[in-house]
Amino acid sequence: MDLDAVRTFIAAADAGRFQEAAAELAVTQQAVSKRIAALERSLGVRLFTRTPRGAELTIDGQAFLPHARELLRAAERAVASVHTGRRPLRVDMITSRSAASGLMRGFHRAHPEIDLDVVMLFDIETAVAAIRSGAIDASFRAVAMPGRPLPGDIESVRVLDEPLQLLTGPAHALASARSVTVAQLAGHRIWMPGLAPGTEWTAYYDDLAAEFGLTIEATGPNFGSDALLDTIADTPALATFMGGQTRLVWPAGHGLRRIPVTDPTPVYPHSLLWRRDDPHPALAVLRAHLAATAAGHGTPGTWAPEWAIPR
Amino acid sequence: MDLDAVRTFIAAADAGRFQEAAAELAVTQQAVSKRIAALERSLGVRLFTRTPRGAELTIDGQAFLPHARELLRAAERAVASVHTGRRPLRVDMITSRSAASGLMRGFHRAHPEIDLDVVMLFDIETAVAAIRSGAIDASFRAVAMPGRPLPGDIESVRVLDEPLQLLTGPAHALASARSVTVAQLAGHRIWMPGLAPGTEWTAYYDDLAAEFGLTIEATGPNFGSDALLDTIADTPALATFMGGQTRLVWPAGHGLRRIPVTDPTPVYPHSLLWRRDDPHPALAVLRAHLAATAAGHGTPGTWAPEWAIPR
DNA sequence: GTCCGTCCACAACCGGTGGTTGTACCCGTA
DNA sequence: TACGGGTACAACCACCGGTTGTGGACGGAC
Repeated sequence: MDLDAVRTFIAAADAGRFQEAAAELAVTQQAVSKRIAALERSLGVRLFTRTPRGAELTIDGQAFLPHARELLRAAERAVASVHTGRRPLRVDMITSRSAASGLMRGFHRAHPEIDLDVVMLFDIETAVAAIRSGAIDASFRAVAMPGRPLPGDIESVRVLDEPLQLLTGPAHALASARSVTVAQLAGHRIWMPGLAPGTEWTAYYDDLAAEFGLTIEATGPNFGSDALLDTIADTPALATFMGGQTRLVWPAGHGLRRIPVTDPTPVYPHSLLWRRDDPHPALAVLRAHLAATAAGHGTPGTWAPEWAIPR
Repeated sequence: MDLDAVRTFIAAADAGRFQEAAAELAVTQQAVSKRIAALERSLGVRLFTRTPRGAELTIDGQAFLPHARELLRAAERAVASVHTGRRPLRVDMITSRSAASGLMRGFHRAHPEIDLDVVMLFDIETAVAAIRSGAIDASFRAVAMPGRPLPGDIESVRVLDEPLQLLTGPAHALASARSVTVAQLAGHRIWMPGLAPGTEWTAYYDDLAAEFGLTIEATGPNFGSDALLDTIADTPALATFMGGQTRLVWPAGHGLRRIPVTDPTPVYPHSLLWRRDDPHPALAVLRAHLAATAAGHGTPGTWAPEWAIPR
């Protein structure tokens, strides 16, 4: 399937004659004939009935036409996604399973006309550099970890606190608890592979562990969340933390338990970061949307690190 | 933009290494390197950062990835649309402005998971041949015109009567009427270019004209509905018929008037036709949907040709 | 009926794209 | 420091896809 052939097909279908399509595309009639013959060969069906007065679509050709147009539109959108001017709004978040993902879904529902691209950068340092360079327009991150104050041209607002939950297998000692207090977690092994030194999310869990005397292990290679959940499900002595708004896509039968944590509830403080002079028109819309719908931070009974910006 | 390059990009992004992608695609690593370099050149951005341990996506690469996947999905759907087995349900209708279009929109809303393709064939004869050959799965047509009884393997059910309206320009004698009776139309010139002899829709208008003594002219070449509407708007002596459910997309200011016709209201009888042994699973769903939502035919005060199948 | 105009397909030719093999370079690790 | 795994660059070559030239089919004008 060659996109040039598809383009040629559309031009010929619209024109009704190969010659006219050839003129539009600035090639010879023979080239159009060859392209369409090649397309027909690759599809295995005849798209036009050739007549001495032009070429008209077969039934298959008629059915194919809207799909061909959609294909070219998709190609155009793909190109636009990396085009510097007027590209989709590009937003970074820590992981697709974070609450920021839900916020962006809500934003998309409210403004389906705004094209979005979501990327996942490594840490706050990378994100800030990307925002300053214009590579991305906004980022959902926890700020500002010690030693990494935000530069003056970066603005931020805390938009959502995501409560953490404990995730255990069915044989874990706390598996049947309706909820657990932070104090109860002391002494239990909490496993979070992939915590990388120097990142803001590791700083968060370090602070959490230090504040309440928890044992958070980052040992072992990170084979991805599937492998993590698999191990958690099978290992009675292990548990892990997970964002309370994560929608787990997990086959039933593994018996994974999600247990709210209280006294206080640790929350992950998501802030929206953006560059003050980013000209992207959709950025203001996103900020207004989040300002209108933001809720649930600074709630009593929750805990976030000292360094999390207050509002 | 080469789809092979896009496929290669996705494979490399998923694998994280060009070599592995090359193995998957059964080409050499050098070929993958060249394809991606060409894609990057054509897009004008770098998609991967090459490291001695593989290649990882840049921010642009991350943003491009979902669009690339969508592009391939679109290509797949396009191919499937002409693939004999498991292609979308293919439905014929007389014109995209007919009431059948509204029925299909409603069906699509009710069953968005069912892929649809709409084609417009010439007349009932072509449609029946296409149904029997399996080229299409169903057709909205007026049946059964004299001399063209439906073959035994074709079933049909009348699904919707579409009331006709009169369309006039602002200077037409009937332009300010809230409604007109059929009797009032006698003596006025009704222009319907494109009426082709031997088709079921021409048979319909012939019957209509004969029954009520109307003057329906089919003279002149058919330059499309835009040209028709343009002429109607500017010519006080001309009017035309139009399906009462047509949503006209017409710039304001032309002053076109749509006037209901009464005593009786001529209705165009749309029946659904299909082949009894068509195995397409979505065909049964469509029939059930239409049976559940069908309404408005056989209403008193309406007129349809004698030959229109009763229910 | 015949000629002409229009339109598409086929043949021959040719240049450039895109594959291959071979090689250089880079970097983490033993 | 050698080694292994990764990517890029160079040279070569086949074939894809363009061009020009030509033939055939059909409709309309005379």
